[in-house]
Amino acid sequence: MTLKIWTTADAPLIKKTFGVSLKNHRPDIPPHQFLPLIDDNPPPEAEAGEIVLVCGNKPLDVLRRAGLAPKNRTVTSLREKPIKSSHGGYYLVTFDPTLTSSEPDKSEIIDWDVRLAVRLMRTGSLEPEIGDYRYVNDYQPMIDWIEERYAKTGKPVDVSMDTETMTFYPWYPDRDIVSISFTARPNTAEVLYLGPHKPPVPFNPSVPLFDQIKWLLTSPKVKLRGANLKYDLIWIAVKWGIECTNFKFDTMLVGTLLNENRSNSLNLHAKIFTPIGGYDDYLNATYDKSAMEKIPPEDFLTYAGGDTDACQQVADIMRDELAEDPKLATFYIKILHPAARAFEKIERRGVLVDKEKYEQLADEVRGVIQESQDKAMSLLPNKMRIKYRERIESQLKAGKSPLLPSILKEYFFTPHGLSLKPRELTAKTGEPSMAKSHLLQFADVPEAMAMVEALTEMDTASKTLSTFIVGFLNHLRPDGRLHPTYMLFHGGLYDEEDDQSGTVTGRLSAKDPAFQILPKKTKWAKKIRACFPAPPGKVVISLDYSQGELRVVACVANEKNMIAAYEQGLDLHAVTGAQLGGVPYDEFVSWKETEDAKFAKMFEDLRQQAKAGNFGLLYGMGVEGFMAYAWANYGLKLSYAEAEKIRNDFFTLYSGLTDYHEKQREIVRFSEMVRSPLGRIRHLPMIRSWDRAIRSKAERQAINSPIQSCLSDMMLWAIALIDASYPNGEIEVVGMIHDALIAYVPEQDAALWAGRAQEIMSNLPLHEVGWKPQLRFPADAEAGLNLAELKKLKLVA
DNA sequence: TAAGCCACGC
DNA sequence: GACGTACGTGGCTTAT
Repeated sequence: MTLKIWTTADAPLIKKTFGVSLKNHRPDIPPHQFLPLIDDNPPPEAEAGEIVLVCGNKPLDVLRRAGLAPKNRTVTSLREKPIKSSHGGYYLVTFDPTLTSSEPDKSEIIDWDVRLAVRLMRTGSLEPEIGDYRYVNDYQPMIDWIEERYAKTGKPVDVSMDTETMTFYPWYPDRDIVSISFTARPNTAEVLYLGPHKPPVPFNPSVPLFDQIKWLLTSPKVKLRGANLKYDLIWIAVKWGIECTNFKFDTMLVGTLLNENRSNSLNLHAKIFTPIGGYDDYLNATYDKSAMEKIPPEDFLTYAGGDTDACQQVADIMRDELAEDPKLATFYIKILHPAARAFEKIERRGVLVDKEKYEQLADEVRGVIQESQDKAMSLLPNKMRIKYRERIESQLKAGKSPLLPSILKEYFFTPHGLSLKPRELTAKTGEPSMAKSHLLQFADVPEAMAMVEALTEMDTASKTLSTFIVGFLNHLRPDGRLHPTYMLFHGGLYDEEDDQSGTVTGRLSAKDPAFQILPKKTKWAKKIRACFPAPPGKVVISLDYSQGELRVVACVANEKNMIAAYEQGLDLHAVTGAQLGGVPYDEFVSWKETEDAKFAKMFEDLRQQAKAGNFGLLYGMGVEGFMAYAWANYGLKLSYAEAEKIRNDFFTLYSGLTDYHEKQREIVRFSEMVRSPLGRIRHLPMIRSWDRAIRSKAERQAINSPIQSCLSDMMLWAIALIDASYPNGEIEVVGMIHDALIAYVPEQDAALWAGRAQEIMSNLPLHEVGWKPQLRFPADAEAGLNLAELKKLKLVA
């Protein structure tokens, strides 16, 4: 029995592509050999018991010429379909490993195909090897087995847990947990069915199921595992009131740490790591997983049991893989896992909403939309109004804006309207851009300006209404709170077909609703934020790392001037701002205090511009990119020479950054990855792309990622520590926005509690993950009765 | 239904 | 010669 991998790949690429997938087979690495492709040779024979894995079009062509594979079929369509050889074995088709340098996501597919080939070789079938899954009405036998094992080994026993639920949100009283499954022994699962169908095994009233489940979720003899267990533990806490204390390992979190680029999901992990991969394909294809209660128990068992069996096997492999990278393992244990536990509580807590105020605001916004819409319509030439009469009417009938982009495009850019010559085209379609930043470039044309003003008014109001009022209120739960889901991993949230969620950089994302993008600076920001009050007796506090990314970069790059500036308490944005203004630092800063409002405004404007420039230049933006950026974001028209001077001055002033940039480029070119000071890895396989632009992008990512993720992870760590330090909820964290947290604290001692939180943020035990930064990381605090009225808070140390 | 564009956050 | 912040979520329109 041999797996013959037939490929044009060279030795290093073979090792990279097939090394891990072959190694991860349990219990042993399958016998295999690599066959090079030699011109004009006939295809290798697949003898009985052998599989030839045909890697890509080149070997596939040989197979086609030999009449063994159909002519007009792609690799994609031939995958997963064994071709019988006349000698008794099989050919299986997969992608060329060379593809992975331009399409890294192909490597998981190749992994899966290798797994299928080994499965076919060992079992003679492509079907997954489903374990022994049973419906139970009593977990005592499992508990006894765990006790026995614990007594024998003295070590906590790995147990995987999973639930299936009615819809995705537990905040409604009529929605319940449909099943709970546990796997303690490999290839088994014990499923307790609680759904509306007839119980597959009758309930026994004398069995203390609640106590048994509680034991499994709290006993120190158990090390609990799961796949995105935050989700299940929230349901269990909300519905059953059980607080899990022994959760130690999450395959989604660890899977993301090991490879943030792949679409992490239990389905994929099972496919590339275990023999049961594909156990859930039938159910996924047949049923709607948001309505688990509707699935009949006979179809349900393989899925519910397979989940924990797969999780158990996947976790075994991931644990070993994680252990090979002690820095990553430390990062997981100290930071990411505790943070996930903290976010369990944050999501349960939710964010309080003033619904009445929200509804008043909705009316106000609707009024403004109507006004500005009428204004814009009046500016549209009669001819166009007549031409588009039907479309306009149907839009109005549907309650939508009649000023469709296609109509407006015609108005601005054709002789039917203003005949303006577009200055920006869209990336994919090459059409004139309808972005406000583009339209504003025609400010010198009065008609254009009048229309743009009306449209801007209308669009910002519409955006406010659709996204931040109606959109947010769609997620308002019966307790009067929003409960956004925070993504701490990258992958599909609910199943393989899901849209991707979470980030590849390690930043968080929030969804349902996207609480992190609540407007802060727009026209409507204050009024929206006023709808987010503190609960009675509490105030809202916001704490954010003061110039956090700049401080991180100063430390990581060991940039002496930056460090010195911070040590002297200088404002670094002002340092750069002084440069933009062409004045000495002291004079520039004095503008801020001057009574002349003009100078005060110049100070603020320049400092804002400097802030923008700081970030752009910091992360590898070139001269022209900086010009475009300054123009797009700040209306700052720089000549090439001016932009170049600012850039040069910036890097002369902070010469350590140049070295840091170069170092990151070298690291990523050599190792295809970079690591943040806290241990998190960003894999950048695209650095091997043949396309210079793509390689440059990977280089900039190598520069940016460690900084951005470091600060974000510091915030995560701080939240985890705050949660652990104040388990009684004196500081109720309710949200995180990248480098800031939002919390409710008792009104009485707001400054005291904010001070405690600030202290934790500024005194993270960074040395525990092996980082000793040269600077401290102070945090700014604000407090108020709602999110609109946050005022700077002087902290009580 | 998918893709493109746009706008919001840091 | 082209192309040069990074990362997201989500609503709307248009093309298929």
